[in-house]
Formats: sequence, structure tokens, C-alpha cells
Amino acid sequence: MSDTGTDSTKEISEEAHERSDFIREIIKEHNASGRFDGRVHTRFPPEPNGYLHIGHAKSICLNFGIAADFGGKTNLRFDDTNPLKEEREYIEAIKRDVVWLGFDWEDRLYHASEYFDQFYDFAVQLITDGKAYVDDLSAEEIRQYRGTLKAPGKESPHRNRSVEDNLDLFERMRNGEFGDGEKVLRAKIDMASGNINMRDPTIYRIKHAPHPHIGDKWCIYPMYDFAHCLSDSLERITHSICTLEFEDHRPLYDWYLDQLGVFHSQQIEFARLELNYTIMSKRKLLALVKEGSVSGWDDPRMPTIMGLRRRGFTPESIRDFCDRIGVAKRMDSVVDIALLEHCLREDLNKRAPRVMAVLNPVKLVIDNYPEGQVEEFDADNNPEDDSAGTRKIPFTREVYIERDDFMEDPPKKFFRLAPGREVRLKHAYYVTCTDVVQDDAGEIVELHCTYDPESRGGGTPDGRRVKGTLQWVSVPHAVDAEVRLFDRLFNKPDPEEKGEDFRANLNPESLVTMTHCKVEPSLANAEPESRYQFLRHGYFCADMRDTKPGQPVFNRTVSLRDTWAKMQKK
RNA sequence: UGGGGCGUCGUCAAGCGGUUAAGACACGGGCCUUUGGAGCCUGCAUCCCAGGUUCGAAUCCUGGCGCCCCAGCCA
Repeated sequence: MSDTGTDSTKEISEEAHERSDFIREIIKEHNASGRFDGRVHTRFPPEPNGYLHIGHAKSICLNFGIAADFGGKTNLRFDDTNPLKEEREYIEAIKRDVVWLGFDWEDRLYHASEYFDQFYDFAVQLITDGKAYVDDLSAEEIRQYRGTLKAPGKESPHRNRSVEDNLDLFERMRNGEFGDGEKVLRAKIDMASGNINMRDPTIYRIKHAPHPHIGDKWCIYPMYDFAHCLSDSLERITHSICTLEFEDHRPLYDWYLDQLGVFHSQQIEFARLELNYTIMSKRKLLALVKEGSVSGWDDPRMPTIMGLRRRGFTPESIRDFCDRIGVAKRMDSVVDIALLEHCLREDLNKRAPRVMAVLNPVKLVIDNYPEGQVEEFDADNNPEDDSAGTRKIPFTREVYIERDDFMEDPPKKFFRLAPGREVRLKHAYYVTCTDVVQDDAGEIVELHCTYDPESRGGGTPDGRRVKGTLQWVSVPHAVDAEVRLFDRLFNKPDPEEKGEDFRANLNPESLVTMTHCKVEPSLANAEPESRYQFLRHGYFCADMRDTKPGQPVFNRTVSLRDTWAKMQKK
């Protein structure tokens, strides 16, 4: 087998992997036609009203990734036009998540709220041009006047106020002369449009509320459609990438920019990410938090960036996942979470140091091993990476092994320990089970075996093979640990299948806490967020909040693929 | 005839008139293995339907069918 083959193969495949999707195609066309003079400038525009989730990661990777591909730039812009829903706390959390994911907006951090003066002027311009008017109708009346999906709306009685009156009224709105909801500024477009967004959409509404970013300077706030296109324009964004629900808003996006005669960004819509076995709606995730179904936004079962991080995901694996799912316009597509898990395992396999941990211990006594003797074995830290080196692990007469690794009456394909059966203790010796000690209830309390001194290091001169290899931890050296086994949050691919309430499909076994697990001594002071592969179990991450020196707490990030478990299911 | 969008393997997704219809995940078979991990080999779609254009169509045209989004002073 050639050791040099892998590297060159990898280089070739990485070069061959040139992303192509309909958005990049559009950009190439723009570059060819010179529409933006070859410039590519994107933005990631979160509203600071909640935490980022894996769906946002797709958008972040797309926006930053496209800019990087075309030698362009990406802005981070907070779309903070609704002070009632937004909080400062979210701003910092979002920034932290974007950085953690590995992206850099450099000096281009913006807030839509910092453009409010300019937005106001643009609104005045619209009024002056006779393209916007102040309406006195109530929210309810406006809704009624809007018509329905199939029937056209009707014009507001205030639609044809004079420019002077509109200007005066709008200024008075700004000055706080009216209460919330008393008046709005509306665009004068077409109440009969088939596109409801064009039926005289609201531009400004009155909200006597301080803004988390700019304080109490304003009591009128612009709507998304007005603010977003103009923010893009002011920042000279070339490609304004958003999700499919905004496709219907594009005519309005274009209308504002055209009427105002300002720089015209191109809005492009793509399908947001949906994943099976989870939910992505901020509102529903919030419900899980509030109802105590999870411990918080950073619960390791949450699809939030902070949840994934705490679970032990690497930013690299998330970026890889976002690359692999592609970008398209099929709104009802659902990505298999198995792909996310695959990306994770692939990344962790290459970099996570291997350690031995016994989650559900049973004591194994090696009767012919000298009492009080301690041997140290060299263990490779990562068979996938020689540079990871080795470490010493202590071995003694008594070790813990996994309870599941012994069966008194094993089925045919069980390769592990059983009476009279010989297995290898990883890195150490071959042992043969000689006795089983049970308590009155029949519970196994201790196993006995003999070892073969010739098999030191895990192989024998006679070359005989054993079918099973078990991980173990020396009893006197074992460190107690708490281990949290996480599984999918929901037990159905679609938690809302046939209109069911997602709460009904929560997986009751999504968290199983194991205490008194035994881990090797090197893990006693595991650094928060450090990741490991627990041999034969899976990938684990020291909990960033709860792990303490000498009292480690580990989260299972993802289990190893388990073909044995798969065979058992058959 | 409200408006908009989408229909290619179980899933995501390439394909842009001539390809054996990419690739990945999942799944199946085998090899290998001091992790039943990893790795390696291998199997796995004729493109929503029906007509039409063409020497030739997943790709073009026509007509159906299906699914999704939109009636916040939310984003």
C-alpha cells in the first residue's frame, strides 16, 4: 500500500471541487456583462432578535463563501428596524457565533439603524415625488382594504392627500405627535396588484420605543422592505442573497430602488436549510427553551450555533456541511441530518485524540497478574495522524471494562468477552475469561480472567488472532467522569408530520446522563471544549460550562458508526 | 386564469439538445483492521405525466398534474 498516494489524491479532489450553483452562475453572468464592474459584495443581515442556528450558518457560508470565491467582500449588518423585538444581547451572541464559524467581516460591521437619517430623507423624497402618503387607517382597516389573495384591494381614502399635507404629517409622525398605530407612511403603488406586497405597503410605522442600538432618537421605524434594499444600496452591495420567502418581495425591493434612483443591488433568493429530526423555527426553538424541554439556547441538542458548539461540533465540519448541501431553490427540500453527522465524524476522525473511557463499568480481575504491579503502555493518540504522537497509559491487575463487552451466553457474531473467550485489551494484553461473579440478584459484579504475558502490547509471537479488542481503564488510576449521551431531539424525521405538534415527538432519550463513568487519567483535567474520541464509543467534548479540573464532564458529540448495533437490529 | 416559485436515485444535488444521467449522504455486498471505528473495492435513477419539435431531449415547445410561498403597522 502506498503512503504517498493519499496526499496527491486529496489535492486533486480538492482542486476538482469547484463550487457551482445558480447564484454563482448569475454572478458570473454579471461579471461577464460588467453589470457591477466585476465587483462582488455580499452581506449577512441577521435581525438581532434571537440566536443563530445551522440554517443561518448556511447563509453565512454562502455569503462569505461567494465573496471569497470572487475576490469580494462581505459585510455583517444587523437588520435592526424593529426595536420591540430586538436586544443588545443578541448582537454580541451573533458576532461571537460568526467569528466562531470562522468568518471575518473586518471593519465592515453595520446596523440598519445607523442609516435611519438617510431612510427618513428617502421617505421624504418619495412623498415629494407623490409616491408615498400618510394613512390614518387603523391596522385593522388597512388589512381589510388590502383585499385577499384572490380579490384586489381598495384604495385608502387618504391616498390622495397633497404632497404638502403628507410632508407635514410625516414630520409630525417623526416628532411624536401621534400615538402608536395612529398613522403610517405608505408607498403609493397598486392596490389591485396580484402581488400583495405591492398593495401600498407600509414604509414607516410609529413605535414609541427606544432602540437597543441607537436609543430614543426615533419614534418612527422603517419596515424591512424599505430599509433592507436601501441598506444594500448604501453599502453598495452587489448581490443581496436571501431566502425564498422574499421572492415575492423582490418587485418591491426593486421598486423602491428604482423610484429613488439609487444604486441597485440584485436580490437573489435561495431555499433555506431544513434538517430532518429537528426544527429550525426561532419561535419553536424558543418554546423548547421556555417550556424546559431543553436547558437553554446552548443546550447541546439544539440546532443553534451555540448548541452545536457546546455539543462539540467543529466549525470546519459545519462549513463542510454547508458546502456539501449545495444551494438551490427547492423550498421543500430537507437535508438528512446524517450528512451533518458524517461531516462531523470525518473531521473529528482526523483530529480527535483517542482515549479510553468506560461508560458503564464492570471490574475485570486478572488473576495471574502480579498484585501491586503497574505497567505503562504506549498508546497512539491517533492512528490517522502519526504526528499526534503517543501517551503512556497505566495498566494494573484490575481494570474496568464496558459491561456491554461481556456476555455470559453470547450469540454467534459476538466478538467480545465471554466465558472461556480470549480478547485483546487494547494496547495491553490478551485476556481469557475464567470466571463470572454475580450477586444474589444475578447481577454481574466482577469478572475474572488470566492474561498471556507473551501478548504484551497486544500481539503474540505465535501470531494467533483474537476477534475482539476492548478498551479498559486501570481501576486505581481511573478518573470518575460524568458523561452526557445526546441523541436526536425528535424521534421522527419530520417532528411536525401531518400537522402534529412538535412537542409530541420529542425524543425522551435525547439526553441520558451517565455518572461514575471511568476515564483514563489523562482526562482528569480536560480543558473545556477539548474534543476526544472515546475508543469504540464516539466523539466527546468536555462541556464548556460544567467540566471542572478533576471532575470532567463530557458531552457525546456523535457516536461512532456502529455496525454491531446495526446487525442487532436486523 | 390572484401573484410568485419548484418538480432528476431513499435524501441533498449536478446537468444549459448528443454524457455510460456527476458527486455526496444513506443503504446493500466484499476486503482489511490492536477501535465491530477508519480505510479500500463494489452495487444502487432514464429524469412528474402526456403530446410535439429534432437524426437525437432530463435539457426546447404545448397542455396537464403535484408540491411550496404570499393577505404583519415582523424579518
